[in-house]
Amino acid sequence: MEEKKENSLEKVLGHQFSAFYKISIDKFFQFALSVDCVILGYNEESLNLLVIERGAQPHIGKMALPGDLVYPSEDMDLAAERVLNELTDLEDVNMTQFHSYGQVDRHPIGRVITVGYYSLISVDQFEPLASSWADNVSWLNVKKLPKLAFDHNEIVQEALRSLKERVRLQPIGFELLPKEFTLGQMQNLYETVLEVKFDKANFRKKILGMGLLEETGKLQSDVPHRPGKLYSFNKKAYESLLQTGYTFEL
Amino acid sequence: MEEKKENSLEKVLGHQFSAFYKISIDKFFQFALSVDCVILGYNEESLNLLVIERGAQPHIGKMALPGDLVYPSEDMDLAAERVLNELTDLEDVNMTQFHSYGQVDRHPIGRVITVGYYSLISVDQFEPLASSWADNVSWLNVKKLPKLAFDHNEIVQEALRSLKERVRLQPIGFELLPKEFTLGQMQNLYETVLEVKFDKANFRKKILGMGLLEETGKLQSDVPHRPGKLYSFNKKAYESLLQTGYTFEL
DNA sequence: ACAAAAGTGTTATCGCTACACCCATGT
DNA sequence: ACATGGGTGTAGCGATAACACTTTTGT
Repeated sequence: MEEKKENSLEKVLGHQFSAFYKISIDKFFQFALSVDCVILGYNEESLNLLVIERGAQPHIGKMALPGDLVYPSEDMDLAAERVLNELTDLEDVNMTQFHSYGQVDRHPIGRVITVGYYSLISVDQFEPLASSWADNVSWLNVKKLPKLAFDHNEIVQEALRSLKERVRLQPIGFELLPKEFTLGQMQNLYETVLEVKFDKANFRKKILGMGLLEETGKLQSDVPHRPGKLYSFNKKAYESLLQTGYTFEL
Repeated sequence: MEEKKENSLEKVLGHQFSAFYKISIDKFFQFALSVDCVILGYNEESLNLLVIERGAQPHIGKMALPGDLVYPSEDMDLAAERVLNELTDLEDVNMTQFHSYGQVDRHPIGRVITVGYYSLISVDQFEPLASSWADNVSWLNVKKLPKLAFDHNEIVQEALRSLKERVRLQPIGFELLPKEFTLGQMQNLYETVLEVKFDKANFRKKILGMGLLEETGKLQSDVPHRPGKLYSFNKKAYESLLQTGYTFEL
């Protein structure tokens, strides 16, 4: 069986090492695969990261990204969605793969490759679910993260970098905002994510000039200042702009 | 042993599945990891992909990306460099990870996750090496690729998309050009990679305005038109620009 | 009255586009 | 002479930055 597998390796892969070094094919099938999810939520003030508290060694008690091992018969994109679904009951959240981490010693139990995904959700849509492996779920301001388990700090930083790049080209801000929002909220979101300041007047002109927002006719209420108009994202307009070759830019 | 390993899984990972479903930890360590390298070279006319011809099943005779399985004790970034070194004798080539592919049925021999890397090299620096698993190495114009082995077409397309994004923010064009080059060559490169056309005068003003190029004082020779000035990339100037927070933009 | 954020208009400047034009070389 | 790409100047347009100002709410 061992021998047969090795032969088929040679036939199938045609790689040199098998024929020359007579290393068993099984030696190469020793990896485990996991997904780690950088779930970001925005709450009017700050960008926040969803973390769980680890209840086991190693790194017991530390905060960690929600993640799990991938089953050998499971697609990794689906595994990432599964992790999110076990935590939140959100459906159809877009999980974006951004980087993979394969350092030899990153996990004590063996060689575990992890694939990083991020997703953006509105905090007001978030409804945590009971999950036996995630007793303590919390949001942490990404600007004030403690030391997380494993190499999760590094993973988060890379996700944020990747997010910033993407924000400039796609109107993903909408995924982080409630269905109806004011331009002030939107500006605040962009300023938070990109870590810059915009001039109010100019920001409004630019955003409204894109024609991607619809007035809902409603106004904010219960705010200690002049209430702002509530807008919603016009997805149809965005898609037709994409057709005609358009790039969203800030 | 089996039992012991399972216990340690519970302690170490603290994940639910082990405790509840009593699935052996070994079930999760069945993955193999490979790297596939999208090596791009530019030759004055077109952007080209380095491919090898497969000498074994499956996909025998088809062109494929150079790639290999990663050893269980090998870092995957280093594995990617190893693949390139076995092919070319180039040193210090920057390999950039861009995406990972983990579809369950993507490889007939088992669950093989592959991590895609790309690198950019000047064709004039390229010196192919003898490699028993890569008998036939060739450059193919990326605009005229045949059907490649496995999911390699998809991988190449993603690499090119990723490259385009990066080109706009970093002056990676220099990695693809000879040490000394004319502005015309540079413009041609950018037009090829980004698949756009630039106005000559404006391109020059923009590029020269960045202060990243140095005149070498030399001129082109043996060209059937007015010889162009040869420039070289001023890496120091680029690095000090990075320090002061600058973004290269086209 | 005041704070605080919504919302608008103006101006000056910068960058980019488009286009026209000249230059040097090989055939 | 001509084709080919190198190399430069400029006029006009449009986007953007900077800033001042008015409006509407809650306290």
